[in-house]
Amino acid sequence: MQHNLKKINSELNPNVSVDCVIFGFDLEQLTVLLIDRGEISSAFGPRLALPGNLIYDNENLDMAANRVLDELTGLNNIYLEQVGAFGDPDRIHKESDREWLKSIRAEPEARVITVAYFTLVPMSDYKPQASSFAKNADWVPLNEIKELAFDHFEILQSAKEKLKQKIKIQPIGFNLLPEKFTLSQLHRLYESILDKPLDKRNFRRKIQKLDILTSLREKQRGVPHKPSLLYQFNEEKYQELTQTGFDNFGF
Amino acid sequence: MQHNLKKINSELNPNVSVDCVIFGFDLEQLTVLLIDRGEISSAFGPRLALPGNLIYDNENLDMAANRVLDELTGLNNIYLEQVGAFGDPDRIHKESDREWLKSIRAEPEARVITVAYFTLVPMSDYKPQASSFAKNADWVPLNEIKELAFDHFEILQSAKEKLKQKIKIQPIGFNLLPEKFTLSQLHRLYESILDKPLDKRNFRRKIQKLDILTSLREKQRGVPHKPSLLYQFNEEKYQELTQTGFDNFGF
DNA sequence: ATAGCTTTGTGTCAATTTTACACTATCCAA
DNA sequence: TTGGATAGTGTAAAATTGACACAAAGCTAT
Repeated sequence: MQHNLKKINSELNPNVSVDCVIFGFDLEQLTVLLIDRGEISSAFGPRLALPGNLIYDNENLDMAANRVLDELTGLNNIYLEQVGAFGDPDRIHKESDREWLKSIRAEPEARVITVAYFTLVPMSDYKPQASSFAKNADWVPLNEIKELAFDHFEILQSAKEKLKQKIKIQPIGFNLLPEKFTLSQLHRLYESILDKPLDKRNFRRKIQKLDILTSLREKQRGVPHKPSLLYQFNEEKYQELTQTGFDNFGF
Repeated sequence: MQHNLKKINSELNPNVSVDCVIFGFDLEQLTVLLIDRGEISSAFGPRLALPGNLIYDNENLDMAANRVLDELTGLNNIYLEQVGAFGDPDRIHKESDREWLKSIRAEPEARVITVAYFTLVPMSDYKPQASSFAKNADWVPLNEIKELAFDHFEILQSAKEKLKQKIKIQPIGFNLLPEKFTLSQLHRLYESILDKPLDKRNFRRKIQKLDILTSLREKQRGVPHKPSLLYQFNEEKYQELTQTGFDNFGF
């Protein structure tokens, strides 16, 4: 309702939009939540696009990004970080793009600056097929994405790079995992993000030395092999650690 | 003239501006090039502001940032990096801000998103007092800045942080020094940016091991103490180094 | 029940990097 | 010539990194 008030009291700004790169992790590889713009647009260009929308004149950029995320997935209070602003005057160059813009009430000829955010959500928290929201959204493995609408592919690359950098400074990866996870899952996650193999034993040693994980006395169940111990991210220990000025979470 | 054509053929976009955090280094500390908005605004709030301007509808964001920098300092082909987009709807809240906006032909009531960039320029390359451009611009030591117009102080903090992070990945610091510099100057520069003391011997050892400096056979002149050897940044060696995937320039 | 499959979990050693630390050399100015 | 200021240099201990292989645990199929 607060939501509705906003929309009633405020106008869409025709010049500024927000796009979200919503990363997920299927325990094997990184994925991104993309919008399928449907058959019509496919005749002209890529069907897939990042979720995004114009901003309202009375909301700040972070709010707008949260709103887009919420409207699409129903999720809020999710880790969210700005990637940057993108705005080539000629970024809208395909007929399909214009059609699409009309559908979100944007002026196709207007020059639009978009501010991109990336967010990390546990894939288990959002199953598109089960959602009553946009049924045309779905998780797509990162390495299957070859093109996107507008300049979204470029934005995606930027977001990946930002994520790569950021994870060396702050252990945000946990946002992509279920609350309880195994060290192997965390290991695979870091390999996916950093896009390079990491020695298993060295990875474990290093992450454990950080002392920001709580080892649960609980084991994985239903796996056809030796079950792994489960761990949880320990927010308190992490806070203690950062208060010493520590900021090296790199691998 | 290319310049003029742009202005004639294109409109200012009333919703999007670009602000530049122009860092300098006086061989002792970091400085920032700020605009003095004059007596009028001082009655209402901070006189000092980041240089910035609205963008034209036909230029991309990077071009706009370069233009702002060029218009103010006459410098171009300068290292420039995006900090991010800033856009609280209420960022313009002072009477002085409105006056100022009118003076740059912006609509005081409009909601303006600003995209911030930071750039590193050798202070010696631009002396405000000698410039025929904006005489109301001047270098201000970073630690003397307590407040700025609009949300510029927040932008400045962000830019500092980005610079701090970036310098750990890419040795961009050289952009702040004259072509020939001493290791002590480089040392002080790193301490200023990272905002922490670095051991002299360890710093020298590490930076020399990178092998991206050319040691000149030339000494400092006119200093009242033992003159230092001068060095130059070696672009070729740096390129070789990065081509191996190396990206750890941290201290 | 057993054998085979799959993934977990673990230790060591060498090489490298980091940290802490103090004195002599050189030039200028008085 | 002396005093003041900064440049320039090495070493040893501690911590971190990187490379590397095999036994243990549970599931499945026979």
